[in-house]
Amino acid sequence: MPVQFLLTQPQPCRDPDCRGQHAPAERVALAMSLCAARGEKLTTRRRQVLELLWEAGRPTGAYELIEALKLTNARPVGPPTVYRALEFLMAQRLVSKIESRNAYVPCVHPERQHDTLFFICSICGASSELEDPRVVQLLAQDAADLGFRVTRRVVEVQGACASCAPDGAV
Amino acid sequence: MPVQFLLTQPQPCRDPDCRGQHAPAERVALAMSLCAARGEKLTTRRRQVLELLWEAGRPTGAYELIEALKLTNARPVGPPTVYRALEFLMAQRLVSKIESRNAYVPCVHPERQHDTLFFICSICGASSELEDPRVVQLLAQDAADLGFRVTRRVVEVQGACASCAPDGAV
DNA sequence: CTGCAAAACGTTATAACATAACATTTTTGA
DNA sequence: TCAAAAATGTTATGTTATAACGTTTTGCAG
Repeated sequence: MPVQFLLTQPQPCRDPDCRGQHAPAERVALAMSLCAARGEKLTTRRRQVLELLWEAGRPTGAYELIEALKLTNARPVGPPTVYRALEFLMAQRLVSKIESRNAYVPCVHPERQHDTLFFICSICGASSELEDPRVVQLLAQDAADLGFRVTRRVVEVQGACASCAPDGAV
Repeated sequence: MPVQFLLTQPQPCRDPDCRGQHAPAERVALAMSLCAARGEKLTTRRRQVLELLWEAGRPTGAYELIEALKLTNARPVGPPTVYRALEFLMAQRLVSKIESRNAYVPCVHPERQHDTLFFICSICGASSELEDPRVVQLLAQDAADLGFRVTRRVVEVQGACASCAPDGAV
Protein backbone atom coordinates (compact mmCIF):
# COMPACT_ATOMS: atom_id res chain seq x y z
CA MET A 1 0.00 0.00 0.00
CA PRO A 2 2.46 2.61 -1.19
CA VAL A 3 0.07 5.45 -1.92
CA GLN A 4 -1.81 7.70 0.45
CA PHE A 5 -4.75 9.83 -0.53
CA LEU A 6 -4.99 13.33 0.80
CA LEU A 7 -7.93 15.17 -0.66
CA THR A 8 -7.70 18.87 -0.02
CA GLN A 9 -11.25 19.64 0.86
CA PRO A 10 -13.82 16.89 0.46
CA GLN A 11 -13.97 15.17 3.77
CA PRO A 12 -13.32 12.68 5.13
CA CYS A 13 -9.64 12.32 4.45
CA ARG A 14 -9.10 9.10 2.50
CA ASP A 15 -5.71 8.49 3.98
CA PRO A 16 -6.07 5.33 6.09
CA ASP A 17 -3.21 6.46 8.31
CA CYS A 18 -4.86 9.77 9.01
CA ARG A 19 -6.21 10.30 12.49
CA GLY A 20 -6.40 14.06 12.39
CA GLN A 21 -9.27 16.51 12.29
CA HIS A 22 -10.30 18.17 9.07
CA ALA A 23 -12.32 21.30 9.70
CA PRO A 24 -10.50 24.58 9.03
CA ALA A 25 -10.42 25.45 12.73
CA GLU A 26 -8.69 22.19 13.54
CA ARG A 27 -6.27 22.61 10.67
CA VAL A 28 -5.32 25.99 12.01
CA ALA A 29 -4.98 24.67 15.54
CA LEU A 30 -2.53 22.06 14.27
CA ALA A 31 -0.60 24.78 12.46
CA MET A 32 -0.46 26.81 15.66
CA SER A 33 0.99 23.95 17.65
CA LEU A 34 3.48 23.09 14.92
CA CYS A 35 4.72 26.66 14.78
CA ALA A 36 4.92 26.84 18.56
CA ALA A 37 7.00 23.68 18.61
CA ARG A 38 9.33 25.21 16.04
CA GLY A 39 9.65 28.55 17.80
CA GLU A 40 7.89 30.28 14.91
CA LYS A 41 5.08 32.76 15.24
CA LEU A 42 1.77 32.14 13.50
CA THR A 43 0.62 35.74 13.81
CA THR A 44 -2.92 36.99 13.22
CA ARG A 45 -2.23 37.94 9.60
CA ARG A 46 -0.60 34.62 8.83
CA ARG A 47 -3.40 32.75 10.55
CA GLN A 48 -6.01 34.71 8.62
CA VAL A 49 -4.40 33.75 5.34
CA LEU A 50 -4.16 30.10 6.33
CA GLU A 51 -7.82 30.08 7.42
CA LEU A 52 -8.91 31.60 4.13
CA LEU A 53 -7.01 28.92 2.22
CA TRP A 54 -8.67 26.16 4.23
CA GLU A 55 -12.07 27.71 3.78
CA ALA A 56 -11.60 28.18 0.04
CA GLY A 57 -11.24 24.45 -0.60
CA ARG A 58 -9.38 25.02 -3.84
CA PRO A 59 -6.20 26.68 -5.07
CA THR A 60 -6.59 30.38 -4.38
CA GLY A 61 -4.76 33.33 -5.90
CA ALA A 62 -2.98 35.93 -3.80
CA TYR A 63 -5.28 38.71 -4.96
CA GLU A 64 -8.36 36.70 -4.02
CA LEU A 65 -6.89 36.49 -0.54
CA ILE A 66 -6.30 40.24 -0.53
CA GLU A 67 -9.94 40.87 -1.45
CA ALA A 68 -11.13 38.47 1.25
CA LEU A 69 -8.94 40.14 3.88
CA LYS A 70 -10.34 43.54 3.00
CA LEU A 71 -13.77 42.29 4.04
CA THR A 72 -12.75 41.33 7.55
CA ASN A 73 -10.12 43.96 8.28
CA ALA A 74 -10.74 47.57 9.11
CA ARG A 75 -7.89 48.81 6.94
CA PRO A 76 -7.17 47.50 3.46
CA VAL A 77 -4.42 44.93 3.11
CA GLY A 78 -1.75 45.38 0.46
CA PRO A 79 -0.17 42.72 -1.74
CA PRO A 80 3.14 42.61 0.17
CA THR A 81 1.31 41.73 3.35
CA VAL A 82 -0.32 38.69 1.79
CA TYR A 83 2.78 37.63 -0.10
CA ARG A 84 4.81 37.80 3.09
CA ALA A 85 2.27 35.67 4.91
CA LEU A 86 2.34 33.14 2.05
CA GLU A 87 6.13 33.13 2.11
CA PHE A 88 6.10 32.32 5.82
CA LEU A 89 3.46 29.62 5.45
CA MET A 90 5.35 27.98 2.59
CA ALA A 91 8.59 28.06 4.57
CA GLN A 92 6.74 26.27 7.37
CA ARG A 93 5.33 23.78 4.85
CA LEU A 94 1.81 24.77 5.81
CA VAL A 95 1.04 25.92 2.29
CA SER A 96 2.16 24.95 -1.21
CA LYS A 97 2.11 26.97 -4.38
CA ILE A 98 0.49 25.45 -7.47
CA GLU A 99 2.87 26.82 -10.07
CA SER A 100 0.75 26.03 -13.06
CA ARG A 101 -2.07 28.16 -11.65
CA ASN A 102 -0.33 30.87 -9.66
CA ALA A 103 -2.40 29.77 -6.73
CA TYR A 104 -1.90 28.53 -3.20
CA VAL A 105 -3.25 25.56 -1.25
CA PRO A 106 -2.94 24.55 2.40
CA CYS A 107 -0.99 21.37 3.03
CA VAL A 108 -3.09 18.50 4.31
CA HIS A 109 -0.47 16.96 6.57
CA PRO A 110 2.03 19.65 7.50
CA GLU A 111 3.31 17.52 10.36
CA ARG A 112 4.82 15.08 7.86
CA GLN A 113 7.80 15.48 5.62
CA HIS A 114 5.78 15.86 2.52
CA ASP A 115 6.78 15.56 -1.06
CA THR A 116 3.41 15.62 -2.60
CA LEU A 117 1.86 15.47 -6.03
CA PHE A 118 -1.09 17.60 -6.99
CA PHE A 119 -3.96 16.57 -9.24
CA ILE A 120 -5.73 19.71 -10.41
CA CYS A 121 -9.10 19.66 -12.15
CA SER A 122 -9.22 22.13 -15.03
CA ILE A 123 -13.00 22.16 -14.87
CA CYS A 124 -13.98 22.71 -11.23
CA GLY A 125 -10.59 23.97 -10.06
CA ALA A 126 -10.31 21.52 -7.18
CA SER A 127 -6.96 20.03 -6.30
CA SER A 128 -6.10 16.74 -4.67
CA GLU A 129 -2.89 16.22 -2.82
CA LEU A 130 -1.21 12.84 -2.94
CA GLU A 131 1.88 11.29 -1.44
CA ASP A 132 3.63 8.75 -3.61
CA PRO A 133 7.08 7.79 -2.36
CA ARG A 134 7.66 5.81 -5.56
CA VAL A 135 7.57 8.97 -7.65
CA VAL A 136 9.88 10.74 -5.24
CA GLN A 137 12.23 7.78 -5.41
CA LEU A 138 12.28 7.74 -9.22
CA LEU A 139 12.92 11.45 -9.43
CA ALA A 140 15.72 11.09 -6.90
CA GLN A 141 17.25 8.35 -9.02
CA ASP A 142 16.97 10.36 -12.23
CA ALA A 143 18.49 13.34 -10.46
CA ALA A 144 21.36 11.22 -9.20
CA ASP A 145 22.05 9.96 -12.73
CA LEU A 146 22.30 13.58 -13.86
CA GLY A 147 24.47 14.58 -10.91
CA PHE A 148 21.65 16.91 -9.97
CA ARG A 149 21.05 18.02 -6.39
CA VAL A 150 17.31 18.34 -5.71
CA THR A 151 15.92 21.16 -3.61
CA ARG A 152 12.28 21.22 -4.65
CA ARG A 153 9.88 19.07 -6.64
CA VAL A 154 6.94 20.44 -8.61
CA VAL A 155 4.59 17.68 -9.76
CA GLU A 156 1.26 18.97 -10.98
CA VAL A 157 -1.03 16.71 -12.97
CA GLN A 158 -3.77 18.57 -14.81
CA GLY A 159 -6.98 17.11 -16.12
CA ALA A 160 -10.54 16.32 -15.09
CA CYS A 161 -11.43 14.99 -11.65
CA ALA A 162 -13.78 12.07 -11.01
CA SER A 163 -16.73 14.39 -10.39
CA CYS A 164 -16.23 16.46 -13.52
CA ALA A 165 -15.45 13.60 -15.94
CA PRO A 166 -17.04 10.50 -14.43
CA ASP A 167 -15.84 7.18 -15.79
CA GLY A 168 -16.41 6.80 -19.49
CA ALA A 169 -17.13 10.45 -20.19
CA VAL A 170 -14.95 12.50 -22.47
CA MET B 1 17.35 0.96 -20.05
CA PRO B 2 14.24 2.84 -19.11
CA VAL B 3 15.61 6.33 -19.02
CA GLN B 4 16.74 8.56 -21.85
CA PHE B 5 18.79 11.69 -21.46
CA LEU B 6 17.87 14.72 -23.45
CA LEU B 7 19.99 17.69 -22.53
CA THR B 8 18.51 20.90 -23.81
CA GLN B 9 21.60 22.63 -25.05
CA PRO B 10 24.97 20.99 -24.37
CA GLN B 11 25.72 18.82 -27.34
CA PRO B 12 25.95 16.02 -28.21
CA CYS B 13 22.62 14.61 -27.20
CA ARG B 14 23.17 11.86 -24.64
CA ASP B 15 20.21 9.86 -25.78
CA PRO B 16 21.64 6.65 -27.27
CA ASP B 17 18.63 6.31 -29.54
CA CYS B 18 19.07 9.78 -30.93
CA ARG B 19 20.25 10.07 -34.49
CA GLY B 20 19.14 13.61 -35.13
CA GLN B 21 20.95 16.88 -35.63
CA HIS B 22 21.36 19.39 -32.83
CA ALA B 23 22.21 22.83 -34.13
CA PRO B 24 19.40 25.40 -33.97
CA ALA B 25 19.10 25.46 -37.77
CA GLU B 26 18.56 21.72 -37.87
CA ARG B 27 16.12 21.86 -34.99
CA VAL B 28 14.10 24.41 -36.89
CA ALA B 29 14.29 22.39 -40.10
CA LEU B 30 12.84 19.42 -38.24
CA ALA B 31 10.09 21.61 -36.86
CA MET B 32 9.31 22.83 -40.37
CA SER B 33 8.93 19.31 -41.72
CA LEU B 34 6.84 18.21 -38.73
CA CYS B 35 4.46 21.13 -39.23
CA ALA B 36 4.28 20.50 -42.94
CA ALA B 37 3.38 16.86 -42.28
CA ARG B 38 0.64 18.00 -39.92
CA GLY B 39 -0.75 20.62 -42.27
CA GLU B 40 0.27 23.37 -39.85
CA LYS B 41 2.07 26.54 -40.77
CA LEU B 42 5.36 27.43 -39.13
CA THR B 43 5.26 31.06 -40.18
CA THR B 44 8.14 33.52 -40.01
CA ARG B 45 7.12 34.87 -36.61
CA ARG B 46 6.71 31.42 -35.14
CA ARG B 47 9.99 30.28 -36.62
CA GLN B 48 11.76 33.35 -35.23
CA VAL B 49 10.50 32.55 -31.73
CA LEU B 50 11.53 28.90 -32.02
CA GLU B 51 14.99 29.90 -33.28
CA LEU B 52 15.45 32.30 -30.38
CA LEU B 53 14.56 29.58 -27.90
CA TRP B 54 17.07 27.19 -29.44
CA GLU B 55 19.74 29.85 -29.47
CA ALA B 56 19.08 30.85 -25.87
CA GLY B 57 19.99 27.42 -24.51
CA ARG B 58 17.99 27.96 -21.34
CA PRO B 59 14.40 28.68 -20.28
CA THR B 60 13.56 32.09 -21.69
CA GLY B 61 10.82 34.50 -20.69
CA ALA B 62 8.28 35.89 -23.15
CA TYR B 63 9.49 39.44 -22.63
CA GLU B 64 13.07 38.43 -23.33
CA LEU B 65 11.84 37.06 -26.62
CA ILE B 66 10.03 40.31 -27.33
CA GLU B 67 13.22 42.27 -26.73
CA ALA B 68 15.19 39.95 -28.98
CA LEU B 69 12.61 40.23 -31.75
CA LYS B 70 12.78 44.01 -31.61
CA LEU B 71 16.45 43.79 -32.57
CA THR B 72 15.86 41.88 -35.79
CA ASN B 73 12.51 43.29 -36.87
CA ALA B 74 11.87 46.68 -38.41
CA ARG B 75 8.74 47.26 -36.35
CA PRO B 76 8.45 46.51 -32.67
CA VAL B 77 6.73 43.30 -31.68
CA GLY B 78 4.02 43.33 -29.03
CA PRO B 79 3.36 40.77 -26.29
CA PRO B 80 0.33 39.20 -27.98
CA THR B 81 2.41 38.39 -31.03
CA VAL B 82 4.95 36.44 -29.00
CA TYR B 83 2.35 34.80 -26.78
CA ARG B 84 0.44 33.64 -29.84
CA ALA B 85 3.59 32.18 -31.34
CA LEU B 86 4.33 30.37 -28.07
CA GLU B 87 0.77 29.08 -27.92
CA PHE B 88 1.12 27.61 -31.39
CA LEU B 89 4.54 26.10 -30.67
CA MET B 90 3.25 24.51 -27.46
CA ALA B 91 0.20 23.10 -29.25
CA GLN B 92 2.60 21.52 -31.76
CA ARG B 93 4.73 20.19 -28.89
CA LEU B 94 7.71 22.10 -30.21
CA VAL B 95 7.99 24.12 -27.00
CA SER B 96 7.22 23.54 -23.32
CA LYS B 97 6.53 26.05 -20.61
CA ILE B 98 8.49 25.79 -17.38
CA GLU B 99 5.72 26.77 -14.99
CA SER B 100 7.92 27.32 -11.98
CA ARG B 101 9.91 29.92 -13.91
CA ASN B 102 7.38 31.44 -16.29
CA ALA B 103 9.77 30.58 -19.07
CA TYR B 104 9.79 28.57 -22.26
CA VAL B 105 12.10 25.91 -23.68
CA PRO B 106 12.21 24.16 -27.04
CA CYS B 107 11.45 20.45 -26.98
CA VAL B 108 14.41 18.24 -27.80
CA HIS B 109 12.51 15.50 -29.60
CA PRO B 110 9.28 16.98 -30.91
CA GLU B 111 8.83 14.04 -33.26
CA ARG B 112 8.18 11.78 -30.28
CA GLN B 113 5.22 11.60 -28.02
CA HIS B 114 6.93 13.28 -25.17
CA ASP B 115 6.01 13.34 -21.55
CA THR B 116 9.10 14.80 -20.16
CA LEU B 117 10.52 15.84 -16.83
CA PHE B 118 12.58 18.97 -16.40
CA PHE B 119 15.55 19.41 -14.12
CA ILE B 120 16.17 23.11 -13.64
CA CYS B 121 19.31 24.52 -12.07
CA SER B 122 18.53 27.39 -9.72
CA ILE B 123 22.10 28.63 -10.03
CA CYS B 124 22.92 28.75 -13.75
CA GLY B 125 19.33 28.57 -14.99
CA ALA B 126 19.95 25.67 -17.36
CA SER B 127 17.30 23.02 -17.78
CA SER B 128 17.63 19.38 -18.74
CA GLU B 129 14.82 17.48 -20.33
CA LEU B 130 14.35 13.83 -19.47
CA GLU B 131 12.00 11.09 -20.54
CA ASP B 132 11.13 8.59 -17.83
CA PRO B 133 8.23 6.32 -18.75
CA ARG B 134 8.23 4.95 -15.20
CA VAL B 135 7.22 8.31 -13.78
CA VAL B 136 4.54 8.70 -16.42
CA GLN B 137 3.29 5.23 -15.59
CA LEU B 138 3.13 5.92 -11.85
CA LEU B 139 1.29 9.18 -12.35
CA ALA B 140 -1.14 7.43 -14.68
CA GLN B 141 -1.77 4.82 -12.02
CA ASP B 142 -2.28 7.40 -9.27
CA ALA B 143 -4.62 9.30 -11.55
CA ALA B 144 -6.59 6.15 -12.30
CA ASP B 145 -6.96 5.45 -8.57
CA LEU B 146 -8.42 8.93 -8.17
CA GLY B 147 -10.68 8.56 -11.18
CA PHE B 148 -8.76 11.45 -12.65
CA ARG B 149 -8.41 11.99 -16.39
CA VAL B 150 -4.96 13.39 -17.21
CA THR B 151 -4.49 16.04 -19.87
CA ARG B 152 -1.13 17.51 -18.94
CA ARG B 153 1.77 16.69 -16.66
CA VAL B 154 4.02 19.29 -15.07
CA VAL B 155 7.10 17.72 -13.49
CA GLU B 156 9.79 20.23 -12.65
CA VAL B 157 12.66 19.29 -10.36
CA GLN B 158 14.54 22.26 -9.04
CA GLY B 159 18.03 22.22 -7.60
CA ALA B 160 21.67 22.46 -8.59
CA CYS B 161 23.04 20.85 -11.75
CA ALA B 162 26.24 18.81 -11.90
CA SER B 163 28.28 21.80 -13.08
CA CYS B 164 27.05 24.14 -10.37
CA ALA B 165 27.18 21.71 -7.43
CA PRO B 166 29.76 19.09 -8.39
CA ASP B 167 29.70 15.88 -6.39
CA GLY B 168 30.27 16.44 -2.71
CA ALA B 169 29.71 20.18 -2.76
CA VAL B 170 26.90 21.80 -0.83
C1' DC C 1 -7.40 36.38 -61.79
C1' DT C 2 -10.72 38.00 -58.44
C1' DG C 3 -12.80 38.40 -54.46
C1' DC C 4 -14.41 36.28 -50.19
C1' DA C 5 -13.52 33.97 -45.77
C1' DA C 6 -10.38 32.39 -42.54
C1' DA C 7 -6.10 32.68 -40.42
C1' DA C 8 -2.38 35.23 -38.83
C1' DC C 9 -0.59 39.30 -37.17
C1' DG C 10 -0.45 44.18 -35.35
C1' DT C 11 -1.92 47.69 -31.90
C1' DT C 12 -3.67 49.55 -27.81
C1' DA C 13 -5.04 48.99 -23.46
C1' DT C 14 -5.45 46.60 -19.35
C1' DA C 15 -5.64 42.57 -16.29
C1' DA C 16 -3.19 39.50 -13.17
C1' DC C 17 0.74 38.31 -10.46
C1' DA C 18 4.70 39.77 -7.67
C1' DT C 19 8.32 42.57 -5.29
C1' DA C 20 11.41 46.78 -4.08
C1' DA C 21 11.99 50.37 -0.91
C1' DC C 22 11.08 52.53 3.02
C1' DA C 23 7.95 53.98 7.14
C1' DT C 24 5.54 52.42 11.19
C1' DT C 25 4.11 49.28 14.73
C1' DT C 26 4.72 45.33 17.61
C1' DT C 27 7.38 42.08 20.05
C1' DT C 28 11.25 40.55 22.62
C1' DG C 29 14.56 40.53 25.97
C1' DA C 30 18.44 42.80 28.41
C1' DT D 1 11.85 50.82 30.22
C1' DC D 2 14.20 51.07 26.39
C1' DA D 3 16.74 49.44 22.35
C1' DA D 4 16.97 46.02 18.72
C1' DA D 5 14.66 42.87 15.91
C1' DA D 6 10.67 41.21 13.74
C1' DA D 7 6.46 41.98 11.62
C1' DT D 8 3.43 44.79 9.20
C1' DG D 9 1.85 48.88 6.52
C1' DT D 10 2.31 51.98 2.45
C1' DT D 11 3.55 53.54 -1.96
C1' DA D 12 5.23 52.63 -6.10
C1' DT D 13 6.62 49.80 -9.67
C1' DG D 14 8.17 45.59 -12.06
C1' DT D 15 6.83 41.34 -14.49
C1' DT D 16 3.80 38.19 -16.88
C1' DA D 17 -0.28 37.58 -19.68
C1' DT D 18 -4.60 38.52 -22.23
C1' DA D 19 -8.85 41.13 -24.05
C1' DA D 20 -10.59 43.64 -27.80
C1' DC D 21 -10.42 45.11 -32.14
C1' DG D 22 -8.22 46.58 -36.59
C1' DT D 23 -5.19 45.21 -40.55
C1' DT D 24 -2.66 42.10 -43.45
C1' DT D 25 -1.90 37.72 -45.45
C1' DT D 26 -3.29 33.31 -47.14
C1' DG D 27 -6.10 29.74 -49.23
C1' DC D 28 -9.31 28.70 -52.36
C1' DA D 29 -13.89 28.58 -54.97
C1' DG D 30 -15.76 30.65 -58.76
